[in-house]
Amino acid sequence: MKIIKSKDKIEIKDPDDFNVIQTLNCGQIFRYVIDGQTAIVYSLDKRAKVNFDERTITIQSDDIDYFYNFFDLDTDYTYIKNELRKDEFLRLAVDYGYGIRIIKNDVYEMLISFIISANNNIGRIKKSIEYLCSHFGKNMGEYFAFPTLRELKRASIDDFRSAGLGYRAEQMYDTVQRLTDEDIAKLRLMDKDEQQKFLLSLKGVGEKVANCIMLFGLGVKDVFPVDTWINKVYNKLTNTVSLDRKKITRELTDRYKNLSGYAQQYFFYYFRDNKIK
DNA sequence: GCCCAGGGATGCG
DNA sequence: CGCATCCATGGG
Repeated sequence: MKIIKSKDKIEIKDPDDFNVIQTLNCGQIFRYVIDGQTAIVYSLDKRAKVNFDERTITIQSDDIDYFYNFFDLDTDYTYIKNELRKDEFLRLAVDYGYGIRIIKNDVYEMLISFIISANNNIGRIKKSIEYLCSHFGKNMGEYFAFPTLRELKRASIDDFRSAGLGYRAEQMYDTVQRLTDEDIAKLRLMDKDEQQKFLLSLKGVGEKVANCIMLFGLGVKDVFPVDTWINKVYNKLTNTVSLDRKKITRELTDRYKNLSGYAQQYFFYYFRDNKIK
């Protein structure tokens, strides 16, 4: 896989460690559209157009540097996959999702998005986020930006209900009203334990959502978010019917250590995409 | 009608 | 700490 970066585009030749559809469909990002061999990807107020076929991926954007980092193009996924393939149980999932890359998205956008994700499905999560963008985000002409914190503070509990948040509306309102830009800035400078402690202090953020925010928004890789699919993974792995997510989180993080975040994504995509129970 | 979805808050022991 | 129960909403 060869990466050629210029001022207005990134070209990736023979992308054996990058599959656009897998990377977008593995549940880490909710704002994108795939149409044939083209994907449009959104983050904050930015947009990228991604053309792809078997031999080449071309990324175009007004902010190439942002999306070079966004798609984590400096990380060697060949090494990561080879390490994880040593785990016999994980090998199938790694080979299935061979082209997954873990996105480096904006932590504030991840915070809002994953509060919505709790006990929800991806289709509804996408619709709710779209609603917030189109009603509270800046009109960029061809699309709407993700609303800034200042913009989102104008939303009422009823606005969040109209966005389809259901019982999460009050939690979202409380967190948005309480949160400051300074909190977000400080969050980036904290160590892992401090980040988790702060995130857990916010309404609508529990252990799983906090781990997703850290993994996709803060680049923390030694976390293992446990949702309903990972619960199934664990029960298949251990031949049990456990529902203890704290225990599952502990054991899987201990098993995969600093590669936990990657392992979790391969598992999630493999089980969910194949509807494995 | 029931079951499920990238779970969290609350109360109770 | 662990555990049970409740929670909006829409698609299958």
